[in-house]
Amino acid sequence: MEARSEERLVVAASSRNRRIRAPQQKRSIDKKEKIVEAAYAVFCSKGFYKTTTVDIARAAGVSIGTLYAYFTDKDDLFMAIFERYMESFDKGREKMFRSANEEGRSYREIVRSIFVTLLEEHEASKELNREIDQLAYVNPVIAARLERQHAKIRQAIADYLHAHRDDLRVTDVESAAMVVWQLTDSLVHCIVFEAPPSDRDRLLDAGVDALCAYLVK
Amino acid sequence: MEARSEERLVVAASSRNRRIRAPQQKRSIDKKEKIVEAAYAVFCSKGFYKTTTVDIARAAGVSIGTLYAYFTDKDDLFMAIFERYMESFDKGREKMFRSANEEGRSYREIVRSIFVTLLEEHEASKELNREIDQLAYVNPVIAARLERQHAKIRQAIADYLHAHRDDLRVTDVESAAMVVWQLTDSLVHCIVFEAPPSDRDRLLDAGVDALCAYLVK
Amino acid sequence: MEARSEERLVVAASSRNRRIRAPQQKRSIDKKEKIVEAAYAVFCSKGFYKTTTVDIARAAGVSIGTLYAYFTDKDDLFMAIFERYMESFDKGREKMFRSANEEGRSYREIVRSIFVTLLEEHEASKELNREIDQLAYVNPVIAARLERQHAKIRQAIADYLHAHRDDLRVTDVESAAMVVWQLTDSLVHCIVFEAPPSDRDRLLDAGVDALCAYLVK
Amino acid sequence: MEARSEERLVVAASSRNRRIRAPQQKRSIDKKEKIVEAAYAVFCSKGFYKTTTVDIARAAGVSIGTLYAYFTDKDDLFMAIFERYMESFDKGREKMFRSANEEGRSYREIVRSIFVTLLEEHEASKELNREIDQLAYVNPVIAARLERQHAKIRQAIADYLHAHRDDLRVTDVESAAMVVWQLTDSLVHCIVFEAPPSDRDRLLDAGVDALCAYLVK
DNA sequence: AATGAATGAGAGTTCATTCAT
DNA sequence: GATGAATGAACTCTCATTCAT
Repeated sequence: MEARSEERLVVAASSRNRRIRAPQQKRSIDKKEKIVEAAYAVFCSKGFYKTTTVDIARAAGVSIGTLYAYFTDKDDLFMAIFERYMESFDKGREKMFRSANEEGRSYREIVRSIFVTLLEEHEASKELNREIDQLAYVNPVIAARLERQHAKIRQAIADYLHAHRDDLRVTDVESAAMVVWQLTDSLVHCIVFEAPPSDRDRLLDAGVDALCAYLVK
Repeated sequence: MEARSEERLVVAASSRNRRIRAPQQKRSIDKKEKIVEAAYAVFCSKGFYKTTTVDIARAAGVSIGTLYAYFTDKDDLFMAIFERYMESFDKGREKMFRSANEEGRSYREIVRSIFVTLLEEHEASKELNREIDQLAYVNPVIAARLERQHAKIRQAIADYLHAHRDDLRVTDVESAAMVVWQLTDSLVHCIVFEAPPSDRDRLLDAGVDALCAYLVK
Repeated sequence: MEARSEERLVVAASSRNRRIRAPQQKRSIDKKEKIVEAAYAVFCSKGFYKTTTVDIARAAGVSIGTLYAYFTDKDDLFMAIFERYMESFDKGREKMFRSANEEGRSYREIVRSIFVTLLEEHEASKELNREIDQLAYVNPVIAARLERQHAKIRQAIADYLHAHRDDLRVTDVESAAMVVWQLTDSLVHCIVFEAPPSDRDRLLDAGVDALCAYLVK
Repeated sequence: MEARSEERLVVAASSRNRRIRAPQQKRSIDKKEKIVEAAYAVFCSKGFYKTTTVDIARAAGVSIGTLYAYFTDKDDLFMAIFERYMESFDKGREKMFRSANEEGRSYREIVRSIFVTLLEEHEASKELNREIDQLAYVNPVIAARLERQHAKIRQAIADYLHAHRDDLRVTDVESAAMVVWQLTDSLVHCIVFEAPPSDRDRLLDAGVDALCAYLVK
């Protein structure tokens, strides 16, 4: 007697029916972009759950109808932002490791430049991180993508450590890679979010010190 | 990049989470009853799609919250009405055939009493029929239940015709059963819905005439 | 028909300031035609409420803008189809009765040919019927037009019965006409929609038997 | 925290006319305790926003009515948990530093024991951390309390480093304290949440190595 | 004339909170 | 004190219709 979802009178077909606008022309692309940007801002400032789709539409200066023309739903919109964030992160990471492998730089310089790169990266996406962390908890797709990301980073660090193992003190490169990454990431995080700007350079120095002391012979 | 339903951030779990009130005490039963009754009335007068859940709640004198405490969704509510209708119909059918098999009644009397029973039945649920017919079209559960119902009726008629085959003219009892049922049902329908009350008895007589002429030797 | 304005259908386009195109040139006529055809197909396959205007435009291969250039609204479009259906039905009916009055055909042949004609008619517009029935319920214009249609049919049958009253058993021709029409219509309906194709001929025979037994002396 | 009123948390119960029960008798204390425990569990497993107050009441085996007798609202309930978590954390911290100051332990032993203590701490409240982090973002009270907590930890570490500055390499004790804390915390976090259990000890070793290399002369 | 992006009212549904029993 | 049925504001999403291009 109880209607389970399979038997619904109003079949879910309608949701398959809706076409999502695939923006081809410049104006459309701008609009989708505008929505993503607004969503980004609002998600960051209020968090996923406290953000309403109407909030986003309003912030983007479009109607909710338009929002739903470009995105299937709130999740889809968040995933678009997440995906974009991941991609920019991927690029940043690659750039970082490329520059780390350039000749003639001292370990100290390399470590420092990595810190600085990450700082900039973080500065740009501050709040989104927390949101993503949080949602990863509830959403396996996000969790998986995030884990892949982290694995790549750790791998790249491990590779680097392995390649330079003659100069370095560490033996268990995988664990060392984890330590390096965690220290870097968390320190950057705290510099960006918590520390007063005046402490910035001192913290940076301390981080560089710690890593060099740990790694370099 | 496009979030399909599997990957939704807001997992459908919430819908499994909601508990539907199973009314045990008298007051609750009354309330559920009140909602069903109101829903019945509104569905009948406006049709399924034009009826809003708020309409129903208002008609029942409860809040939508209460409505959704007793029914998972609009469909569920309709199905409850449908089920109840089907059951009352089942009972009516059984009564009808029981009385048809009583001794000492002429075929004419029997046919007439069947018409009258159905008329009363229909009178009570008029509009719901159309709605059900319509939704059956889109909802397989309804369609199946309806077909089962019709099959039973046809079977019962066929059995009757077979048992009295010596008195009757028909040979293909199955097809005859269909003809009998269709004629009865549609005529009843038209008496209830279309014909002016003044024509009622004449139409009834004509229907009885037709069936007797067709069936009885 | 639409939630926001029940009076819409009655108010008609004139009260709005949008101009509805009255197609004069061939290309325009074709376009309007194409839309009607597509709408017919989609309404039939999904039902009125589950059909969106965009669905129709897509099926017709035109933009919704164009659709709304030819029709004031969704209702208007449905009414166009309904009107066309009614007209084709009118023609069918006339043809039917013309052929019924041809010389030298047995009653049995006539009755049978009526069944067959109706069967073909129905086969062609299956689903639309249900839709119309349903909407008639909520839309007085449709209801009235439908009733006029039925009245004409009953009248034509009654006339025929009256003209041949010497050969026939029936006295109350009006009621008999109703019985004839209801039986024919409902049986055709059930042959088209419910019965397995294998039963078709048997059902047809049974229907013809029933009518002949009822009518012919 | 709740969409309708961001100021809610600050305004507090006093501004409402509902009386919040201050449990004095044992049975009441048990009941409040039971609710807090259940809330803790449910918040951890579903996150704040996806947890409903009814979920909590159900999990606690009390009615929502009772829940609202002890807590002004959902936020209040979360704050109770948060507060308790902070307190247990405070205690843990104190214990940790007390044991760090015991005589006759090598730095390595001390660092290791700190890691282990934190690990246990975290293990016990895994998910709550994320939730708190997240909510801190939107809720200034939480943010402030958290910051105070962190400040204390950093201060304690800094004090320790200062007291042992003759044995240690670091000069900027404040920054060093931050580095120590961040590395410890994030590594613990990752051991608890992300790393496969098999890597646990290796990661721990690496962390201890890093800190010793950084700190100890 | 034709297009289709944009609109926004309105539908279904959830859940924090209240209050009669 | 305790209960849990009842409330309704607020949320997500749809679709008939318009109008700038």
